Amino acid sequence: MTQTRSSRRVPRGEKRRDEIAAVAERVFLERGYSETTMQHIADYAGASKETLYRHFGCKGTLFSEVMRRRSSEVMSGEEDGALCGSPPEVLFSLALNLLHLLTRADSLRLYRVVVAETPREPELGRIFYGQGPGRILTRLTDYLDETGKKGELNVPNPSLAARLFIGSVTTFHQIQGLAMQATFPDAELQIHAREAVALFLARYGA
Amino acid sequence: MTQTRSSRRVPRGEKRRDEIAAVAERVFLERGYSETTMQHIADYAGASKETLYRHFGCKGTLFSEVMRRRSSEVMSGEEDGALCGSPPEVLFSLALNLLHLLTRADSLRLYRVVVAETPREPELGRIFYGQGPGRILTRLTDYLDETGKKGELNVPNPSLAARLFIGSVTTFHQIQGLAMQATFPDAELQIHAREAVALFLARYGA
DNA sequence: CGATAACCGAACTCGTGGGTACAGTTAATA
DNA sequence: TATTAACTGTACCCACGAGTTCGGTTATCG
Repeated sequence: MTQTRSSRRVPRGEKRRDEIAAVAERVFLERGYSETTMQHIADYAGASKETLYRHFGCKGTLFSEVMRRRSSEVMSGEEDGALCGSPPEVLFSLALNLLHLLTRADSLRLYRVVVAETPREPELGRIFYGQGPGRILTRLTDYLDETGKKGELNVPNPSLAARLFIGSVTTFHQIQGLAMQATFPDAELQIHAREAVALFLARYGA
Repeated sequence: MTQTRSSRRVPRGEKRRDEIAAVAERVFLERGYSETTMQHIADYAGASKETLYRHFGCKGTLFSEVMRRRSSEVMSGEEDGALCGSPPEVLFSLALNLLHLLTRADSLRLYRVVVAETPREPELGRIFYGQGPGRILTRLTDYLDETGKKGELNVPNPSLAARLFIGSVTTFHQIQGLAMQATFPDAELQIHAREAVALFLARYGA
């Protein structure tokens, strides 16, 4: 009857490390870097501070590792297959996926933390950009380039066109999510996506 | 010879208050809320902590007041006259002004702080949005609406069109500024602005 | 000139959080 | 089942920052 804690087998080694990292990710995303204490993470994970420090050395390292990994998975799941299909279909589906992705609460939280902590941790910003916006930009640029060469679109400057499209899709919902904690009904996202595609095709359609 | 300090007449009352607020604004923008200490502000202002607390009560109040005022002046100077002129001119000039505004270091700093501190201070986000992006959106929407009625443009949904335009102009430069500390030559901003206008007019031109 | 209220500097309290130490417990492995 | 390394919990150290206090200085106003 010495079962003080919640009768749970506590794993060792890498498994424990991963559990703690997962908890730390959640807490950092919810409260930001400086509002998160190591004790808080330890409590949530049912761990002791000593274990945190044995695995990660210090708070900054834990934060970096965890946010870095998360930044590398911004797009996980969504939008992984290569862009293919007719331009209207591809663009609409990309637009809708983007809107869904970046109005999700945890995406906004990640963006918030990255923006806030990049001055203290410049590499974090670069990783996030490369894995998130940068990757999408590259893929869309490639798609526009190829499609242009096939004559299905008329896009003199694919990279510029891609930036304009992605911007037109995402900006306002993101700003409103960040600054006003706004949420959006799916119908509105669909209308927005549809019109963004129409705008794009009005100039770059073949 | 008791002239320890830098032989400067230190004003009293409101003037001193304003000096301190100005210093606090700079420091908060540079270091964020939690990385800024009251002592640091006091040192920069050549003031004592007691004076800070007499004028502002506590750190949170000082931060709120100073960031709130700053948020209300996001657009000061730029873009204050009513939008008027032919659509291509108005749109191009708006686009260029926006790009200049939000690639400026202090604009990025303000945005960064607002995004970071909005969870702790929701009103800050609302004020910023209302005085910054929201105001621009409203003004452009009104302009598009009027111009549409005059038959110079064909804009069924002015608010949506305005969001698409502003987004296409701003997004990527802002993200790159925030996450990569990138800077941009003026020529690039001009090209971007020009193409954003062309894109818009391809769909909404009369 | 005074008088006085605002100011400064410095020393203080107090809570908190990063990080460490240690004694007891438990999962893993042979 | 015996051994051991990894774990937990607690108590601890130390630095630092918010906010206060106070004696001395100085701008301001009559």
